[in-house]
Amino acid sequence: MTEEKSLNFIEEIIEEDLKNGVHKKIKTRFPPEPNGYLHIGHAKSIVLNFGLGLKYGGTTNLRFDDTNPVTEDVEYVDSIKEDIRWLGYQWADEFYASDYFETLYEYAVTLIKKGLAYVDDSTSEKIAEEKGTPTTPGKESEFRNRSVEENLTLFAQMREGKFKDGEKVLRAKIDMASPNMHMRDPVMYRIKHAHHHRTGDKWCIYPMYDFAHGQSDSIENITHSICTLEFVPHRPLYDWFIEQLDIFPSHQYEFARLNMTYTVMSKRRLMQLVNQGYVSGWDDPRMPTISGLRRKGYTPSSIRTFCDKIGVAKRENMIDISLLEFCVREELNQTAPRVMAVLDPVKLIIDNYDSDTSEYMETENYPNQPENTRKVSFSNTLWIERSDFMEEPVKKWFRLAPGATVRLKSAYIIKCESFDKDAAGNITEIHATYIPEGKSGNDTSGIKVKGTIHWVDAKNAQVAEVRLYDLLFTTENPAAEENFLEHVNPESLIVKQAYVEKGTSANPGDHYQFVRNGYFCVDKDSGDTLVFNRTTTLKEGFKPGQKK
RNA sequence: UGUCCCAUAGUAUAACGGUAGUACGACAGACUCUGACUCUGUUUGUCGAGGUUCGAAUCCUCGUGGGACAACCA
Repeated sequence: MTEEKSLNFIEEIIEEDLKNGVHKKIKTRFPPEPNGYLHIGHAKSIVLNFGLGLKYGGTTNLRFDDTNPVTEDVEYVDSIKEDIRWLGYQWADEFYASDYFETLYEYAVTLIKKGLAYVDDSTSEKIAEEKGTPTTPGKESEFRNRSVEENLTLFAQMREGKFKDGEKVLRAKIDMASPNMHMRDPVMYRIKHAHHHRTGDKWCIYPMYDFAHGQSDSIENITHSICTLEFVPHRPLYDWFIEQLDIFPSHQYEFARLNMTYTVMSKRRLMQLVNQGYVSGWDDPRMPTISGLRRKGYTPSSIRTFCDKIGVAKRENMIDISLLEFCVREELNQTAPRVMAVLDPVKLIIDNYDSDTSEYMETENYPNQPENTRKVSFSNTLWIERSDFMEEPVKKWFRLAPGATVRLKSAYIIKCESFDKDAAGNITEIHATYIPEGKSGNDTSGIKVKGTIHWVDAKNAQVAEVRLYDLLFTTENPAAEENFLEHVNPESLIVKQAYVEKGTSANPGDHYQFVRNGYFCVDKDSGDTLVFNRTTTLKEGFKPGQKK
C-alpha cells in the first residue's frame, strides 16, 4: 500500500458509517434480473459491489430479482452465475427475491391492516390515467377507501386465484398529489397466472420491483444497496416501505451507469443485434457482453482493472472504448507469448538461399525473457505481410520496397531485388537476396536496418482462420441515433485465411501476440483448422496514410 | 412549465476553504531485431453571474446546460 487511492463517494459513505458505528460490518448485493446476459455495464456494478465487500471486510450476496416470471428464465440464472465467477468473485449467499414471496405477502397484509394499502379494481388504463403527469397531480381511485376487512379478503382471494390477470392490483396508499410519481399509490402486487422458474405455480400474484427490492435488501440485512441513477426517484418509496414495515433499514445509493463509445448497452438493443443477425449470438466477440468479451480474449483481470479506472460517480458519462482496449493490452503484453502469423500473405523468395535446405531460427517467446525461446522453421520461400511491401514507398517507410533492406525477425537481413505483378497490378511475388553474415544473434554484417518484419516459412506453415474484429458501430454514440442498426460497422468482422508458425499449440481461450499484428485468442470454433479471434490490435505508431 | 439528480482538459476521475493533479486519448521526440513495450516532453480544464471569506473548483443564491420521473418492467 504505497499510494493512497482517493475514495469514491460510496466508499466515503461507508468509511463514515464504519467510523461512526452505524454498521460494524457492511453487506452489499448484486441484484440482476435473470432475463438477459450480463454486459460490461453490469461488470461495473459487480466490481463495485463485490469490491466493496472485499475492501471493507464485508460480504456480498447474489440475489436474483425474479419477480416477473413472464420474462425470466433459468438459462439466464446460469449464465449470470458463470460470468460472475469468471470475473473472479464469489458471493456469500445466493438468494432469489422469490425466496421471500411468503414474507412479502405478510408485509403486504401488515400494510393493509395499517390502512396503508388497498385493492384496486381499476383497469391499468384507468390507473395510468388517474396517476396524472409529472406536472399535474393525480386523482384518487374510487376503490381507495375500502375497509381493511374488505381489502384483506380481496387480497387473500387474489392469492387464491379468484381473479384473472389484470382484474385487480394491490396498491400502497400514499399520496396521489405527490410531485414524485412513484409515491402516487404505487402498485405493490399484480395478478399473473404464470409459471415461475423457481416457485412453479404456487403463486399467481407477484410483487412489483418496488415492493420486493428494498424489503429483500432488508431481509438480508444489506447495509448499502447500490444501484444506478434511474432509481433515485424510487428512493423515497424504498424508504417508505421500510419505515412503515419497521424492518432493518437498508439504504440505497445511486451511481451513474457505464456508457461506452461505439457501444450500445441496453438489453433491448443488444437483443435486436442478436435476433436480427447482426452478430452471431450473445457471445459474439463484438458484443459488450461478458461472454462476448471473454470469447474475444479479454481476461477477467483486465475487465476488473477497467472498472477500477473508470471510477464511480453520479454524473452521466461516456467512457472512451480505447480505455478498455488499453487495459487488455497492458495485461496481454506481459502475459501473451509471441508468435509469428501472416494475415494477408504475399510470397517472398530468397533467390540466393538454397532451395533444398531449411533451418531453424531461435526466437524469443517474450521480448523481456531472452532465454525463453523456441525454434522457427525458415526456408527460401516465406510468407510476409502484403502491407510490409510498398512499390513506391512513402516518406519514413522502414519496411520492404524495391532496393530496400530489412531484417526478417530473428533471421536474416534481406534486400529486395525485384517483384512480380499480375495483370490486375497486384503484387504476386517478391524476390530478395539475404545476407548470411546478418543472421540474427550472430550478426557480423555491420548493416543497420530501420525495419524488422515478421514472416512464416511457406514450406512449413499452418493455415488458420483469423477473425479480425473492429468496432461494432461507426458512430460514437449509436444509442443516440434514430436507428442505431443503420450504423453497424460493415467491417466489424473480417475473416482471413492466415499462415501461422507451425506448431503453435492452441486450446480455446489461449492468448497470443501475433508479432506486429495484435493480440489473438483461440476460438472455440477451432477444429482441424485453428480459429483465432483478434482481441485487440497493437497500438499503431506509424500511419502511412497520414501526411504531416 | 412540477419534483429530483448532475456540472473540473477531447474522455473519465481527484483535489473535502489554502499550489487544479492522475489516467486514457492526441501530438512531438528518445529507444527498439515488434513503427509494440518503455522513457521524455507538449497540448487542452473548474458552465455563467452575484454573494460569504484574508482566501472558493469546493459554501450560499440565481441563472444556464445535461439527465431522470407519467409499465400491472426491473
